[in-house]
Amino acid sequence: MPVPPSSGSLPAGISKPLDLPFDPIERAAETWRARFGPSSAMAAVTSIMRAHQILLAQLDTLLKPYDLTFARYEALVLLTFSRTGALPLSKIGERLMVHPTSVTNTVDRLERAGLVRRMRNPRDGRGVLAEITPAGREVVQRATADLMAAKFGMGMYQEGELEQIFDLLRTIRIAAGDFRP
Amino acid sequence: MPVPPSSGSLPAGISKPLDLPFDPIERAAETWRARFGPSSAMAAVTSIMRAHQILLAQLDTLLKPYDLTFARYEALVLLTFSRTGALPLSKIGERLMVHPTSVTNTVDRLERAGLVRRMRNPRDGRGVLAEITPAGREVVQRATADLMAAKFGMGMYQEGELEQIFDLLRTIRIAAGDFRP
DNA sequence: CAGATTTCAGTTCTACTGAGATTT
DNA sequence: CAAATCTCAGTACAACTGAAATCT
Repeated sequence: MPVPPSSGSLPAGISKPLDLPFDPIERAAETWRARFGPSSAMAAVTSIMRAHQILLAQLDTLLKPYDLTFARYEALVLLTFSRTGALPLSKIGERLMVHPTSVTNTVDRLERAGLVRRMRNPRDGRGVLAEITPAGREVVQRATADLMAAKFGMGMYQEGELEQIFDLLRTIRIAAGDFRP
Repeated sequence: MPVPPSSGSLPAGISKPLDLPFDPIERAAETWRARFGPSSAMAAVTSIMRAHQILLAQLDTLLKPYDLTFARYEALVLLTFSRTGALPLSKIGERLMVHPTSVTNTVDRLERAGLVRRMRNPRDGRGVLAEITPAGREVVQRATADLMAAKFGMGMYQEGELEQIFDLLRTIRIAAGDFRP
């Protein structure tokens, strides 16, 4: 199995390093500009796509020992953040911005693993609550410790850069209608 | 069907706007800080994940009329960028950073649509070339025109901001071993 | 009853593993 | 022959559509 390069902060499981002698996105952007025109939007989008791919691979690798994906981890964290440890599936989908059927699937997996349990919503018979179990809380705690130790795969950034990334990307989230600024 | 908010630059097909009265990631980050500690890495990662989701939904919607996904579109563009319009599948996977079996699948789909054709590599009998067809070139041209008109879904950003995003995310690509800076 | 919530069945897509065929 | 290249079979995952069941 190919091993990542010297970048010591990276866990295994990365798509495999290319180690090209040039930046493939930058080169594509140059060709793009000569051929089609302005390429900064294309370069930014491609960078976001690639950063997502890198991060997801790292996070999923970190979470694999807990039999969690990042999506399932996020759902668990959301539950620990609620006062009662329980939320309607609809609310989970809303906050995590995932499709209702994906929530059903995520909760299915968490329930089968004993990290969550389904309850009828006492305040709305149509609804179902997902409630985190003690086992779920323990898994979140341990997984979170691992993620924080790995700095969420962002250890190569300074504090100020992390804030810049957050600030810059808030613009597209607002434009997509995620929230009112 | 719910319709996106007033954000006129957004094509249909978006996950559906929440229009929350607060920034969900910012709120999660506040809770996170109180509970676990520093949250800027988590906020940045979550922002990248969400930006990716928004962009992919927009781009795939734009490309659907051409029966293309963004992955297939990228492969086609890469072929138009090569001198001869043909590349070994291995090279495609390397440049686009996708798994060999994914390249096989992508080329399968493009070939079935008549946008690409497979040829034996005359210079290496082990290899296979994917060569873009005239139909493929025409589809790329039209799809690209649509993407550029939509500014790749990044129309809410200034030129300088796009460059900032690119610059900031180059750091993680370098750390992942994508290329030598 | 119209609308909300959840589930189910089924499709598409990408990523990956493991194995095999072919060629260098 | 060892290594590279590609394909195939099969799995896992997330996103989605469309339809149905349940409840307000």
